[in-house]
Amino acid sequence: MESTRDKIIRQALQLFAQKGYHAVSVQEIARAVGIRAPSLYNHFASKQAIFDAIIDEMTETYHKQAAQIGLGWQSGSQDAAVFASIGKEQLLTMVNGLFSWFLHDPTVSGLRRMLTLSQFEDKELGDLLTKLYIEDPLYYQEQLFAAMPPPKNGTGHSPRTLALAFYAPIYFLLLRCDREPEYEVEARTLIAEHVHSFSKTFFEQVRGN
Amino acid sequence: MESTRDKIIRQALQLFAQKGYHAVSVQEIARAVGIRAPSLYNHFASKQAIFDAIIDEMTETYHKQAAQIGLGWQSGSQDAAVFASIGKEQLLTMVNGLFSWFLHDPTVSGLRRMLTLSQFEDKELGDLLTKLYIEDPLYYQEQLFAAMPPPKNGTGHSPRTLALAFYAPIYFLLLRCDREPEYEVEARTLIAEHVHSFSKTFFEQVRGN
DNA sequence: GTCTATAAGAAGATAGAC
DNA sequence: GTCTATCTTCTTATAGAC
Repeated sequence: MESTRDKIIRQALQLFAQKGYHAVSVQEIARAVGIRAPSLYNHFASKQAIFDAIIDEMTETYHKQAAQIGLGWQSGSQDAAVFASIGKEQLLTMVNGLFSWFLHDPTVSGLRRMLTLSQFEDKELGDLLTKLYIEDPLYYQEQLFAAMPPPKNGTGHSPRTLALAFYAPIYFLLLRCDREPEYEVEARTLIAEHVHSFSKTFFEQVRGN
Repeated sequence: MESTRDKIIRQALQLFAQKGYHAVSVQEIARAVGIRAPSLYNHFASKQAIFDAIIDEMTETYHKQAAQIGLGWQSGSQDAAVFASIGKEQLLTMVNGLFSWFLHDPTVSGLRRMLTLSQFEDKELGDLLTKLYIEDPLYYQEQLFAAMPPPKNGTGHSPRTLALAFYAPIYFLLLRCDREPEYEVEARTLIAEHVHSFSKTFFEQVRGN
């Protein structure tokens, strides 16, 4: 059974992710959990301690999940062989899967929203947001592209530029879905077109078709 | 000379944009302006009224500035002729100019940050963020691409997909610069590569080079 | 581990003198 | 139009009974 502590973490995450730290009172968290405000202090020393625990635990959970999916954020070059021979359909399926995970998983989505709302107030949290959702994925994809044979048509796109061109539109659509859930349908269509277009433009050129 | 009212708007914008509505007290705004908290109420009925006035006035200012720059957000098709004959260097210069405006103009940047911090709490503000910084620019660029001759190599990229592929990486880098000002140097390099790469891949194909 | 009672302070906002 | 003084409510947090 879920411990009270975990229930606090879960409910507070949801509240912080929607309204931001300062707009949420400890009473509100307590009510969502089903206890009185003072009882929270049997589990956490302060409101800030709840926030910090969420950041720490959700970051850890995020990394665990990423590892389980098979995303070695740090070692994209090892996966390059897989990608070099991947088909367009498989690529789209994979992107759609990752998009769902980013958008709908309570941990990944909640953490991203919390960090988004705190990014300008606390530089550390802003840096964490950049690392988890920008730098790590971008670096991973950069390594994938770097490990592929150079394009044969002489356009000479750098791996980082390719990674940016591939990932940015997907992340862009994700951010819109974050605040407009009903947009997901349209986003899925655009992702499919984007992956198709990118694949055709760069992948097939790389392989010399 | 700047009126007290305008000074309140200006200082409150800066505070709200950095810490969010709930983290800023009226006393804090008053101190930044150089008056006592109760004096604020001679200019605005409530703290919320200050926030609302900022949103309204900054949105108006943003639109005025956009019109002045020559961005008819609503009528991109008229500008298509200009873009059809634009050079790569001119395009990059224009993108860099718009990037600077988005990133450094107190109105445009402050409004974007305020909306970012309120996007999940208030759906109207989230929608405004989407409209001003996502939908309008995207639609403008979509019209530009739509008014161009169709690609001759049969890739058949839709105008919306092209607009997404062009704009998303730029916006993506902008968001990172928002929380990491020192990243701007790197961002400028990547923008140049992106525009170069995009231009080469799509523009020159479109014109049959 | 949860409760009630309560402290101690900060918040948004108003009244009225100047 | 700004000030001091004040009100009311809400906030985080603690004390101590059960």
